[in-house]
Amino acid sequence: MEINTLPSGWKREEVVRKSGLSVGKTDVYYYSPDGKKVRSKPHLARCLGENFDMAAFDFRSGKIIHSALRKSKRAQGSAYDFARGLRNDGAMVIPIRQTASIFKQPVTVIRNRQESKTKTDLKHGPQEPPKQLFWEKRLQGLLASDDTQEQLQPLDLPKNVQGIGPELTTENILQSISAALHLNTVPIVGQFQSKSSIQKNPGVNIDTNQPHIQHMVVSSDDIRRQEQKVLEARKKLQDAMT
Amino acid sequence: MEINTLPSGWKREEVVRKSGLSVGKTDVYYYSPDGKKVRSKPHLARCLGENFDMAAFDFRSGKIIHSALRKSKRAQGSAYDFARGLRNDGAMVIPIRQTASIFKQPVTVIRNRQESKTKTDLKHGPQEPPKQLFWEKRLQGLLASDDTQEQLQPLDLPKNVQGIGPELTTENILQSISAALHLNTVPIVGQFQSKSSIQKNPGVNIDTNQPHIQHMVVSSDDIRRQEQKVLEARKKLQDAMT
DNA sequence: CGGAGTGCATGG
DNA sequence: CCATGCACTCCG
Repeated sequence: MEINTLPSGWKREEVVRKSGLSVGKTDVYYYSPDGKKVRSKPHLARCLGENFDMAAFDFRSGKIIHSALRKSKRAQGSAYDFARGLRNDGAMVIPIRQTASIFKQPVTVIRNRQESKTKTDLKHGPQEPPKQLFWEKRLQGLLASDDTQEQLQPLDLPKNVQGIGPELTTENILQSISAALHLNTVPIVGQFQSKSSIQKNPGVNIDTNQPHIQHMVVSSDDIRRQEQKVLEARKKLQDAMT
Repeated sequence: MEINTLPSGWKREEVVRKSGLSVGKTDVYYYSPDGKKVRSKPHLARCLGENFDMAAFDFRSGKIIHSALRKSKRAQGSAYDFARGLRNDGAMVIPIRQTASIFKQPVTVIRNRQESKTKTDLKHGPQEPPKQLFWEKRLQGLLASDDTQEQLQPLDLPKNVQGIGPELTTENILQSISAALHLNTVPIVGQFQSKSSIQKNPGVNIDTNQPHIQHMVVSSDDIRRQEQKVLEARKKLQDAMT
C-alpha cells in the first residue's frame, strides 16, 4: 500500500541569470528531500511518480494556479456557451487530489540576490483572477460517496473551530478548510478579523487565503490529544487485521 | 608589427568519457605549439589574442560553421526584410579574415577509441546547409581595393591550376581557392572528377570541399621554387628598407 | 567526470 | 513573441 504522507523536505530555489543573452531571467529549481535537483515540471512529475496530479501546479511560482486547468474546446457552431454560468472557473474546483501533498506545506525560497525595492515587475508570474468570497456555498448539498455508492457521513468539527461566514454549514466549513490545506503554502490559522467586521464588509475584511473560520490557536495539548487518537486508531486496525 | 604567420603546431584531441552519467560523451582539447592544453573556446580565444575572429569556429568539431554567424537584429517596424534576397547566407561569405590562420591547416586528431560502424547519430554536431555549387560567380566583377581606393590588380594563376566550372574566370577561381584555404581542414588538391563529367552533372560530381580547379599535384620542385621566390622577395624588401 | 549556468529548439 | 525544457559548455 502506498503511503501518501510524503517527505516534507522539498525546497524551492530561484536563481537569476547573471550573464549571457538571457541575463536577468530567472530559473527555478526544486530540491527533493534527498537533495536531488529538479529543473522542470516534467522532471518533477517523474520524481513524484504517478500518484500526483500536477495539472494545477505552477512550477515557476511554486503555487497552485487554477487557471492552469484547461477548458475543453467549445462545441463547434455554438452561438453561445450555455454552460458558462456553471463553468469550472477555478472558484469552485473541488480541491481533493488536485495536487501533490508536498505542496500543502510551505517551501523554503532561497534567493541569490538581495531584495531590490526599485524593481517591481507586475508582469512576472501568471495572474490569478479574484476569488469568489463564499464559493463554498455553491457546494451545499453535495456529498462525497464511496465506491459502493453509499454516501459518506459528514464530519464533526472541534469546538474551537467556528465558522465565520453568513449561514455556512459545518459542511461548508470543512470544504473551506480542505481547500485551504490543499491550496495554500502558508499555515492555516483562520481569519484574523472579527466575525462581525467580516459579516459587515466581507469584500474588504476577508482573507481569501484562509478558510472561513475564526482565528484558531492549536495548543500543545491539542496536538498531544490528536496523536493519541491516531495511535488508538492504528491499534484498532492492527487488532482487526489479526 | 604582428606576424600573422602563426605557429603551426596546434593539435586537437578527442577523449571519450568512460563512466558516469555522461558516459560516451566526448571532450575536445587543443594543445598549443608549446604544449599548453586548452579546454574551451573562450580559453582558446584568450590564447590566440585579439587578432582572430572565432565567431565562425566550432570548438567541438574544429571546423568553420557558417551558420554560427549571427544575423543582426531585424530593423524595427519593417514590414518586410528587403535584404533577404541578398542576405549573408553562408554561401557567399567572403572568406578573408573569417577565422584564425591556424585553422587553415589540417589539425591532428587523436582518438582513444576505435571507429564504431553501428552508431550513426545524425543529430550530433551543428548541421550545415547545402552549398550553392558555383557560388563564386556571384562575386564576379567585384574587386578588392586598398585604402587609397585604388583597385588591386588581379593575380595570375600558375599553368598547372586549371578551372573546372562553367565559364569561371581567373578571378572566380582565386576566390574559390582562397575560400577553400580558409574554410577547409583537409589539404586542397582540387576536383578528382574529370572536367567533362563535372560540367555534365555538377550536382553529383562536384566535391564541395575542394575549389573548382582540376586535380593538381604539387611536386617537390614546385615547393622548392616557391621557397626561392619568397626568399628573393624578402631580400628585396630588406634592401628597400635600408 | 559532474554540475551550475547558459544556449537555444520548440510549440503555444 | 515568449515561456518552457532540456542540451551543451566550461571549469572545478
